[in-house]
Amino acid sequence: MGFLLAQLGRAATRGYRCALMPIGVKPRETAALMRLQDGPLSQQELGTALDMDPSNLVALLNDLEARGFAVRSRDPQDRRRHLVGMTDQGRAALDEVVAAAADVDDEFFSALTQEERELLHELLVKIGESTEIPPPVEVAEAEDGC
Amino acid sequence: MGFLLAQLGRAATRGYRCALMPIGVKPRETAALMRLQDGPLSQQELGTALDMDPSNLVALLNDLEARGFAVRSRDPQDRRRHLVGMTDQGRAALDEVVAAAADVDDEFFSALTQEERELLHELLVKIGESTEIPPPVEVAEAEDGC
DNA sequence: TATTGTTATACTCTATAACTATA
DNA sequence: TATAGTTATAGAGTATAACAATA
Repeated sequence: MGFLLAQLGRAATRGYRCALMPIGVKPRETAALMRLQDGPLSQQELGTALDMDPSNLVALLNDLEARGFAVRSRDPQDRRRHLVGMTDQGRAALDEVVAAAADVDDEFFSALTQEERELLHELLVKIGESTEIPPPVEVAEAEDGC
Repeated sequence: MGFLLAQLGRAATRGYRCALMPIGVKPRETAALMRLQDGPLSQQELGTALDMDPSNLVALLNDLEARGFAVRSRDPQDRRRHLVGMTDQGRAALDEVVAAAADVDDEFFSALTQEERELLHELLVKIGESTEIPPPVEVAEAEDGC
């Protein structure tokens, strides 16, 4: 079943990329901004929340910061950390972007009723929680590496 | 919601890659073999079934064919077409691979009950059908490009 | 010594256009 | 002319290791 999940996920991402291109924001950047909505995160936290390696997050944040959508500031508590927050400009962009993404979702999940969509959402969140993906502040040790 | 779908899809793929590596088969190759189970397909058909561009399918099939898991043969009806079928060796490999993939699924969806998994599967299939992904023999014209 | 962010690099995936052979 | 497969290539995404600054 994971194959189906992956395939649909790719298709959804393609839809996002298509719809977000005119706005000039990538799907991943959108996901990052959405994560930052609820307050600043360290890059580690953001990385685990987005399920991407911190090293790969650097370029993405450089881009967001260059365009004035996000800001990095050193955490006074632990000067190793960068607290990533979003700017007002970022918030404004996010509004626009979220609207476009909602349209994509609307078409992508058009085969499902509203109830089914909510149900699907619940199921996905449940999986995400079990694989410690969505909850931002929570670090898991993989140990497996693989 | 598509972002969540995409993220979980990536995580699932990573799990597959991890579990399939020792067997020497990639997630996409596994998906391809599964598609070929029910009979030969043209590369176009296989491409749409896997939601990947036919041009990118070439290398994948070269690999499968080199290892004796699949065979390409010209369609006598239309000599432009390659009918892609799987060999007995491919079938044997698939058995092994499917078992490993099932283990991955089992862990990945461990947060869901059996009922919930079936429900999720139904919902995903429904989405897939609406975006003309899963049904192998069915071509859609995008027109959008994008 | 361990952790955060960074850099660099290699590898895979994806997208696109152009080519060939057949129709 | 249009289609199936192929080739080549550029771009995006991903994984890994090593490094500097800080703890």
